[in-house]
Amino acid sequence: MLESHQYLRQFSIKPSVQRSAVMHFLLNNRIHPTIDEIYMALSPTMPTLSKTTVYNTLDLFVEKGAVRALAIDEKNARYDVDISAHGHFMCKSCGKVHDIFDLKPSMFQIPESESFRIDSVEISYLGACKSCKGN
Amino acid sequence: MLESHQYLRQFSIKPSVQRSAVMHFLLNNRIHPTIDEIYMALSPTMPTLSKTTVYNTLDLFVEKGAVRALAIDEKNARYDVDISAHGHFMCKSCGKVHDIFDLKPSMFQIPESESFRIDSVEISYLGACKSCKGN
DNA sequence: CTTTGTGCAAATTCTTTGCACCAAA
DNA sequence: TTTGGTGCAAAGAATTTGCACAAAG
Repeated sequence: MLESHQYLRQFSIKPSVQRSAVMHFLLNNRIHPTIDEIYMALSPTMPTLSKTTVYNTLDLFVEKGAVRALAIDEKNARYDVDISAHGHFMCKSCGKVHDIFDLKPSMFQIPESESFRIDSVEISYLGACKSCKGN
Repeated sequence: MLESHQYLRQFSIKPSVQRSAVMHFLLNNRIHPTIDEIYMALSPTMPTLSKTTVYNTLDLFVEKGAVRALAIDEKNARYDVDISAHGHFMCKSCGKVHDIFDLKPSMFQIPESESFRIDSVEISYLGACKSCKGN
């Protein structure tokens, strides 16, 4: 929990009990959780935690660059503490999201464009995971 | 409008007045529209059209492979009739989505994976477009 | 007729907002 | 104290569902 506290400071995020708890969860559960998954995981030990705070906290983390918001899941926003260049795979059957690390670095290069200023890239794969391969 | 009718048949989609109108709009407005944009564009000339039908129609088009659903915009689902391999750019300021055609074909290759069966790739870029470059 | 498609209204789900209270400096 | 953070309840927006009616074959 202390590490989370320190970790937040690296991104100039003022730690609070709630923020540290959310960051602690993200650092120790690399499952690209939704707001609801974070809330559900923390509320047993933090009964007064509100979902609004989880929303506020994640918005702040994204704004400060500590966390990346993923668009891969059309249903809910998902968050990733790993801000290094990598892709994601989502199983259309179970909805779980996994990291795809073995991609060529060139895939994360920003293409030249006269019309746009491109800030970030997201590489997403959809399909079925081993346990759901039927679908 | 007749072309849309024929176009649908290529994907074994039974044409109806509504389906042809939606496909006609998609073929002639390559703006990656949302459900609401499609509905708003068509309802003046088709006053009885319902948004439910637009949802049903797009679900069918996606299922039949005539249209691709984009996840780039976290707010709304967006649809693209161009099912060829290409990427997308969304301006975080105005929300418009543009095609990015000049990407290496290798970027659309499916990576090897023992854990997943990957069916599709989506390459998305975020940033600001020329007219919004302030942000 | 029989099946498939459409459209309305209500319900659900996810996210945002307004505001009062709490906590830290 | 003053500022920023939290949490509740309500509002808002996007999507889905249930069901009755219309259209097509």
